[in-house]
Amino acid sequence: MNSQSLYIYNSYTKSKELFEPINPPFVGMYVCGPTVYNDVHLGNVRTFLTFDIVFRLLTYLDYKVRYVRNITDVGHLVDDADHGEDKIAKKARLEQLEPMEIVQKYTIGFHDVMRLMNITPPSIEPSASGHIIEQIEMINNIMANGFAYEVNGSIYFDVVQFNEQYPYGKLSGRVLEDLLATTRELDGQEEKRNKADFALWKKADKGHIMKWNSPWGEGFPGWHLECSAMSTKYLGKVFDIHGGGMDLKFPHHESEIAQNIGACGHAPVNYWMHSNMLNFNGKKMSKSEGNSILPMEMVTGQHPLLDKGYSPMTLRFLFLQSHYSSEIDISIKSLHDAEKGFKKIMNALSYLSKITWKAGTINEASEADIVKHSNEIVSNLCDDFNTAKAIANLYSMASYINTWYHQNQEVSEISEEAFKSLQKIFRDIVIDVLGLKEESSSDNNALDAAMNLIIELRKQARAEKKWNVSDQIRDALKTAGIIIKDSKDGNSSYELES
RNA sequence: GGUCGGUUGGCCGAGUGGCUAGGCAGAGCUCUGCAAAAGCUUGUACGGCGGUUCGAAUCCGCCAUCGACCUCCA
Repeated sequence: MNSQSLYIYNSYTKSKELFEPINPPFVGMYVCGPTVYNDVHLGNVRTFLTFDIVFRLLTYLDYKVRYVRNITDVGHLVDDADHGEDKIAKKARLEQLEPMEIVQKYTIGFHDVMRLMNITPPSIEPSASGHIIEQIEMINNIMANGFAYEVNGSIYFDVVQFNEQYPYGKLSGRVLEDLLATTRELDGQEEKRNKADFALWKKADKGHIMKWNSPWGEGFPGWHLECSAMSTKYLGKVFDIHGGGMDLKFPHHESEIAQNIGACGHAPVNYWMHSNMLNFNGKKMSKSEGNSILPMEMVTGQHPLLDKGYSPMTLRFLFLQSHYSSEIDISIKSLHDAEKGFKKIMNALSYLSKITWKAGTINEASEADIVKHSNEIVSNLCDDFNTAKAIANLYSMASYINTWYHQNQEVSEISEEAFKSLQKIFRDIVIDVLGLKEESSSDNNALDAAMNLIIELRKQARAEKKWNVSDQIRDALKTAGIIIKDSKDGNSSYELES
């Protein structure tokens, strides 16, 4: 077990706390996954990336993590709380498909994007529709404890009743009186005893295409319930970490807490984590705002905001340059910066394996600096997953690596031990924890083969000092949108102009 | 209207009561047949006004401003 202490900002207590798992080395983590009625957009990706880093770092620290991330395929309604059409069902109607065809289509799309972004799959990915029985059971428990009531085949959670025994609203900083005093009138609220109550089970209207049998007749579960039921099933009544986007704090996570307490008498989660939003033109990127960018649009550059395509790892790097709790405002400039930065780190990574250590005079200052950064990079990550600071450490290390590489690809100014440890930590952090990976300049093997031949021929021409030939090749390729890069060691590489 | 969170140098973006964040851009230099690429070096800062303190960008108050949540959203 790694001795490094991990600190997590707990949004429930609003303070940074030492992470102490209930049952080390095991860690249970639940993250709210997507509602698969539409393509996931870049903002969604940021959240899943945040928790990918959490998962990866915990694993790196030798914790055995059970990571559960659900797929919401029923119960998420389109309009106001507890009223309106189910999102999946609506899409199915519009596209004239079976609801599960919608679910399948967008689940696959979601997984494709996760793979593209090198986001590790969770240990368990349960779906709401696959856990109707567990949800019904949970409703029974909540009702037995007196925190829910039935009206016309629908079950509502009685927030006022609950609030008499347990605090409601702590996570999101809500005061029940304020919620009850809201002047806003919502449709379909007439069945509820109080405005703040929320549905655990909704009776299915005639013609509703997604419904199940229950003790209260045909219906479907409320949105918040699935996460309570599935986290309990796979992680237990109390588990370590629960994550999700900021915008889920209220009402979703607040309701989740109430449901769990309502069902079994105690709070479900020790550490709540919320990742911040991705902005576009200063506004939260969201499906309902209609200002979302799809990951594929980002990669291909097919979007009015973009000047060209940016690779998945560029995006990943861009996100990691900010702390997960800060907003990110995406722009062409920030994408461009991230592209350069990512390349710089990956270059250093590849140089690192080519450098050999040689005995020599040790420069105490360099030695100490390298050791400092090696230690700091892990402690920075363990300080509430501060990837931004960790990347700053990487840049500092890269500076040394580059210098050595350009000086005969040898290093003697630091001890062999320090060098070996640098090699390991740099690689471990970049590849395993930050999840960055090399991207080839082209996915086209035929092009690669042809270019390798051309580069070889040009190399011969250069060796024979036939500058007119070598320059002609370079210029012609440039016109064709291919840039030749000559390196110091006489080798060349190519890159597609974007 | 209520609640919460930002406001850092040309731009992006970390951050702790006193000690260089980092990146991009700019400038200088190195390498290179030339160029590009790459590498090295490097300047500029903490929204405003008060307060606490020996000392505050960092703590407190007020103001300004932006945003999030309060209704579906990661």
